[in-house]
Amino acid sequence: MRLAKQTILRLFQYREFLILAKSIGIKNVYSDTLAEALGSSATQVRKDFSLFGITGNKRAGYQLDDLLSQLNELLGKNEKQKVIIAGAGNLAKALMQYEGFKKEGIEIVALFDNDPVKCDPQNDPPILPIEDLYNFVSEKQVELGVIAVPYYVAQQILDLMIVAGIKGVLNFAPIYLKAPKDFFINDMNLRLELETVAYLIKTRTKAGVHKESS
Amino acid sequence: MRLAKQTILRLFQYREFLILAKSIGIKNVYSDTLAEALGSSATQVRKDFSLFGITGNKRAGYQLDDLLSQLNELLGKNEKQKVIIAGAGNLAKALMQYEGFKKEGIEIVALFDNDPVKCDPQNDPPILPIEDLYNFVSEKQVELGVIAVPYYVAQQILDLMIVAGIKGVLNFAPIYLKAPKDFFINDMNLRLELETVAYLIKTRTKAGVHKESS
DNA sequence: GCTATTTTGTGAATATATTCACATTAAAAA
DNA sequence: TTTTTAATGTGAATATATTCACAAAATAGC
Repeated sequence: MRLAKQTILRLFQYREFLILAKSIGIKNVYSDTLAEALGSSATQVRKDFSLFGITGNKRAGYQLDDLLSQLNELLGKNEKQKVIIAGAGNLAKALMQYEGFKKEGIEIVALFDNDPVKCDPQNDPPILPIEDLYNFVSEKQVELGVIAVPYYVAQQILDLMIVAGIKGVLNFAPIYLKAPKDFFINDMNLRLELETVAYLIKTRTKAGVHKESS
Repeated sequence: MRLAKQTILRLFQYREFLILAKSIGIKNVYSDTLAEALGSSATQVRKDFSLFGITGNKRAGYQLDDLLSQLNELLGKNEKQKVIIAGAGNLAKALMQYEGFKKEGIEIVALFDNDPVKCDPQNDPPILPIEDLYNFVSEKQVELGVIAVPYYVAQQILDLMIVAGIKGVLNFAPIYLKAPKDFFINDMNLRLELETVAYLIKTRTKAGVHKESS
């Protein structure tokens, strides 16, 4: 279930940085370079690599192309991952425009919405009625979904996705969704994330830091 | 800096659930109820409460109103937290519509954008040019921001926010932002989060789980 | 009012993640 | 060549988070 999500997230961040670095002609990097770029620590970087068997060169650091291909092999760069989005509202639009969402291995193949006005099968990607979700997903073998519908329909949309063959989702509905144990849900509760920042600001500014376990 | 973000996030989730539960007439809950509702464990719930000095009643669980007011006191329900959003694109629109974003302690007081076409001071909340950010924030004493601008302007917007008096942000720009240590940044890299799900699906389905440290 | 039951609260144990410390190695300098 | 230097790679130590196990308390039943 949980399974080192943070570590994997960092590996993706390393790769992202390397792609950028490569594009401006950098040929080799150090654990220190990566740490600096991502606000992490050099040890953390090396430990992450060590954990996945990624190696560099002592004294000379990491040869960029080599490191990048090691990461690519690990993270599976080649195959494009198809994804559907349930809910064709502003969030879906935002995701479609999000920096680099389309390139880099992710392809939004369809949106689904139960509002006929929003549907448009001619659009690219097509915006289809929810009724089509099952057939579309099972035919096209899509395994990845995004839930961007109101919370009160989120569970039923998820259930539909599961039977259609989706294996994991990024969920923006602010609600706890039930799913089989081998189904992966990554919850993004944007309001809670913002409230958390608000809380931390408040408590920190009053010299605070919350009560520690005594 | 980091500071138990997850724990605080859970506390907010508890509160959210309690508000909902109260609205349908529930009078008391057990750690088990909360765990079930959020996909957590009863021990985790009680440990969280214990850490913050929140207490219930043995055998009878938690009296809902009482628990809610304890959480409110801790999380600071009363004061509305003002927030500004930099970038008036789809993401900002999505946030404005996000379930319950407006009620529950968060008030979006202004959006800022450098595209004159998007600006509209008459809108509620007003959409203002970036140039007005400093004055607006410092006058209105806003401490919380959201960064929803393209990554290549994110750092300069953040710098502007910092001098204007913002104390923490929710950052959607997929880039590592530099800020003073006492400034709180909560990074939401939506693409990486989605890629992480994609990765976990791929590795899990091939009976996988990534290589363990040997 | 006594007993059985259920639930809290928490120290101890475990699991997970991060950092430290340093041996090892490759390159650069002498 | 030999020495110095700057980097990796990783076991051990630490820190953090979660789960276990169970004593203590309150309620319900008898």
